Amino acid sequence: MTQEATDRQRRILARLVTEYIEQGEPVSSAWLAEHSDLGLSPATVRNILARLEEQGYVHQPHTSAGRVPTDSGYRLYVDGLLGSRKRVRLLPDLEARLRRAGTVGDLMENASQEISRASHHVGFALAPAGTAIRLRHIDFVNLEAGRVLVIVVSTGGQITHKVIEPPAPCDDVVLTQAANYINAEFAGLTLHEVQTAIVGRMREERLLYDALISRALQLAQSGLTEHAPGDTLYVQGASLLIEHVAGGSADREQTLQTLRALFRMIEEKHRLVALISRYLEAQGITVVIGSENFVADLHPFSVVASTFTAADETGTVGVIGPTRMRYQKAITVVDGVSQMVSRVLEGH
Amino acid sequence: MTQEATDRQRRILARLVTEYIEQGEPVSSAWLAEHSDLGLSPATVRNILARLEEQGYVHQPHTSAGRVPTDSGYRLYVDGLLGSRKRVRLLPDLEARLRRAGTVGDLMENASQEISRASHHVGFALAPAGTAIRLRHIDFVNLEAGRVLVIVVSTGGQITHKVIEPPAPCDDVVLTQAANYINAEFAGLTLHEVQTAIVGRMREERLLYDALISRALQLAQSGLTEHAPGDTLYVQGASLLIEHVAGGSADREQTLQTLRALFRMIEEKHRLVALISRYLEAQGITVVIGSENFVADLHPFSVVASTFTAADETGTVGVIGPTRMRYQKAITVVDGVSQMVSRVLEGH
DNA sequence: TCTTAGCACTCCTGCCGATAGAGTGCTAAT
DNA sequence: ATTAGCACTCTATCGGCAGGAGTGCTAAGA
Repeated sequence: MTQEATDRQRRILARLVTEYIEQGEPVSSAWLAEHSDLGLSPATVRNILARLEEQGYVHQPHTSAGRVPTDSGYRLYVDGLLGSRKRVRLLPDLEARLRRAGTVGDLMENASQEISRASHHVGFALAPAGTAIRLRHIDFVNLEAGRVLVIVVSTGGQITHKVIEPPAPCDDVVLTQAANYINAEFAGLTLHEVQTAIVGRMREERLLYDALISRALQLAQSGLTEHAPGDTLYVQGASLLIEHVAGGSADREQTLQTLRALFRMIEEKHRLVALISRYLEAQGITVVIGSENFVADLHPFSVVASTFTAADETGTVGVIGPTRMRYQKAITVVDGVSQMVSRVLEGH
Repeated sequence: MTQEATDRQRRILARLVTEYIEQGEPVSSAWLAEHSDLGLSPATVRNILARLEEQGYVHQPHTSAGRVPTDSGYRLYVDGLLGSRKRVRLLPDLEARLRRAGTVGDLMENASQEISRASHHVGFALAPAGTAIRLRHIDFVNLEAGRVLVIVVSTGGQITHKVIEPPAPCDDVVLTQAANYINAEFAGLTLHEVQTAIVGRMREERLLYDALISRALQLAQSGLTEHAPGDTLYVQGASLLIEHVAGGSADREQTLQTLRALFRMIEEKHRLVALISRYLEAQGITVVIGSENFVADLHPFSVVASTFTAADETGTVGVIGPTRMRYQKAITVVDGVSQMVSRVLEGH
């Protein structure tokens, strides 16, 4: 930890990590000597491994076993990956699939599904806080008992709706005219901008003499607040973790407890949301490894997350997997999906 | 199977089943002799058990183990329960909690959660199918690239939407007029009725000369197909199954495979929906035990489901648990929640 | 000083056999 | 028809033992 890791140490560690990720079993000095292209003997590798162990990067389950990376070991490895990150190639068919989503919710669901499929772990997606949508079209529909249905279509083609209860009932003609007014005046702005614009207009007293405009502004005002699909978390692929975690540990009781903790967490989404929200502050890709997680239940797992922005708001997509996950792949996938989601939301 | 089970056999079996459900371990003749109030010796009980085994109701894991119920054994036991079902006591606080739900979706989510909490297994709820929805209002909104958003509002205030791709692009005026036409002509009919009416009108050749009407009919036709909001399934409590299944089987690999199959099923909800829809045909409570399930992945599990009706539509709530579940409790809970959901839906 | 061959050591894993215990099926007596 | 007694079978557990994997250390070589 304290000492600096030499280049050779890093290379050995990287090889060890990739192999352990692949096979899931402790890696021996002999294997490393053979497969690292440094031309070293097992004995030398053993010396290096002893050093790495002193520094806390690797660990051996018992005296006569090979080495396994510690969380710090993964950290060093992942930092190396992040430093030399290659440009992500965006898959056109994936983009088409995402673009087919009807609502922001669908989009998030597809994104998390996609991440899960590609990474073979748990994918998640958290929509932008809610104002990250540009208004294409608003629509008011009369329901019974004076209630009004507000439908908002975004430039990306996503739909949200909400039922409001205006102070006084409106007839259909008024609603149509109000919608036309709002559409003509505010289309193309983000919901947040629309709201501030509305507040601004409401201040202009002369406009309030026009009953229609006043009505329209009122309706839009109450219709646009809390138009947030943002606090719903979309999680996909939990079943995939079962076999993966199973392969890792030999202790059955431990395994099941771990699994249960994770599934519980996935079910009580608000806990997970609170956790994931922390990643929103970071720009770009965040990798949290094992015990770096704030929540103890997640200590056996790693999280790779990426924020994306759309209309000045940020959301998150990512993957949760065992610490022994393919970070390279995960980072690529999460980064790619994140960028695509952003583009789809922006409406190109 | 072929022979009729005597009353004494049934009582022994019932005792055996309840004990096995409670403890999860094979039940011995000695235990049954002591705890069944028939005043029999272990030897006699052994004879009875031998008979039950011939008939396929119980099974012994190995020569010197106690007996375990088979699926047929559970079946006989459960049929006994269903025959003498007692009136369910409705809990007022539960009803209040359910009534707090804002939408049908929320209600279903609460119901499944409630079932899961009370039964300690997986709770599910399937909203009424929605084919009986009546059209209040239809709306067409132009999206980019010639695609059109169709929004359908039901008389109950429920909203569904769908994106279609008409053969030729339509401008906003056409869409508005088309919507007005459909609304004027068909409001108040069920979606199904609307569709047949449309087909009827399309046959009347003179109408086809009117380009607008023809357009409107086309749009509505493609917009209304597959407009079923009822196919979302709400599932809660999957994490609870982990420890339960774990306790049952000793074979770790088997256990994990079983779990994985179930979780996968829960994630691919459409499969589960297809399965659960079959219960809709049955009135009241359905109990499906182990291998009675049509889908092999569910063979290690039992399902207790109850249909409920509201406004002539039927939905389902239920629980999925190991075959070794507390049927008595499950039946009571499912029945109770089912009735409450019905009342809440009707009461609105 | 760094590397490496050789070797002793540690620890895991799988296997064998013996033992204790649980629960049954059968038989003969009531 | 019931039941006490008994032999039998199968499981679960434990200790010991051999095989193997991989290491740490030491001493020799570059």
